[in-house]
Amino acid sequence: MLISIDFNSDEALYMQLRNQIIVGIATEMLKEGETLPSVRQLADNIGINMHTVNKAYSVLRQEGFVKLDRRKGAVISLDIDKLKAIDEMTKDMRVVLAKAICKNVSREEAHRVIDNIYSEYGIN
Amino acid sequence: MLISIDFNSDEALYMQLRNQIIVGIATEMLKEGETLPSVRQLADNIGINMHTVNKAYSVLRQEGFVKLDRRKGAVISLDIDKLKAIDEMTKDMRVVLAKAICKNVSREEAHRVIDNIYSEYGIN
DNA sequence: TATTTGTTATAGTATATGTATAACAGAAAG
DNA sequence: CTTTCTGTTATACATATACTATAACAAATA
Repeated sequence: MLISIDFNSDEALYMQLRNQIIVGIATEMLKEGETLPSVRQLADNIGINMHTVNKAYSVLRQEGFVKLDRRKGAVISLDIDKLKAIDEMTKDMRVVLAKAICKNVSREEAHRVIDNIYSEYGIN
Repeated sequence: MLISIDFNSDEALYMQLRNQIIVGIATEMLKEGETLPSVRQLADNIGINMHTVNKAYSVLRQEGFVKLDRRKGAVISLDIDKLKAIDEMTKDMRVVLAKAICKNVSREEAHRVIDNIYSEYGIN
């Protein structure tokens, strides 16, 4: 999978990495059981430090997206807890939607944004 | 408006403040033209430093939620640019939805979350 | 045996966050 | 005019986070 890092972004490198891997899983460019590059390999590839990649992987493990195996490396392995997922999603969305509502974005327009992103990710 | 700060949160104080004010505007507890407490007043009230409140207000101004007036203080004043708002919302939602999709949250379930939050904010 | 894996430890630099004082100019109220 | 309130700016300090740089370890693999 192609990973592109923006060194001028205000977003932390390990978060950019985490986010791109999550999007990769959502779009099925990364599938259950597949392995990610080793921390050293990916760090070298991108041109950042090993520990930064390691932190991204650790976060992904903590959030239930991968399992870390001393033999195979980081393996995509989804720990599905739908109620928890919807709960987190709701929390994440409260501020995002509040921002939008202040700017007169309607419920229907919000739905359309959802649909566009699901389509963008190749679902339905 | 009631503001509650969690000093143990990993979220920056000024961001907690910003977010609560945005939710306040969305729920119409804060209405266009109303003034927020002065930086010193609110800082004293919450028990944090003046500069932290000032930073929150500066961010809110930068994002088009308030105007700062040397006479009146911080006045709720919405700078509406809907296309920009929807664009930002889309960006904010990409990772949120990717996370959800990985956990098997369907498009319909995402719609339901949107509806719940809009209702929670007293819209429709 | 040599290499690769994640993991851990230590140490340094840079940036972000929050606090503490202080001072300024503009506006309002006495 | 003086006092008080506003946002604004400046400086300085402490702490936490982010990122890098080396180094070493045990387990697994080739």
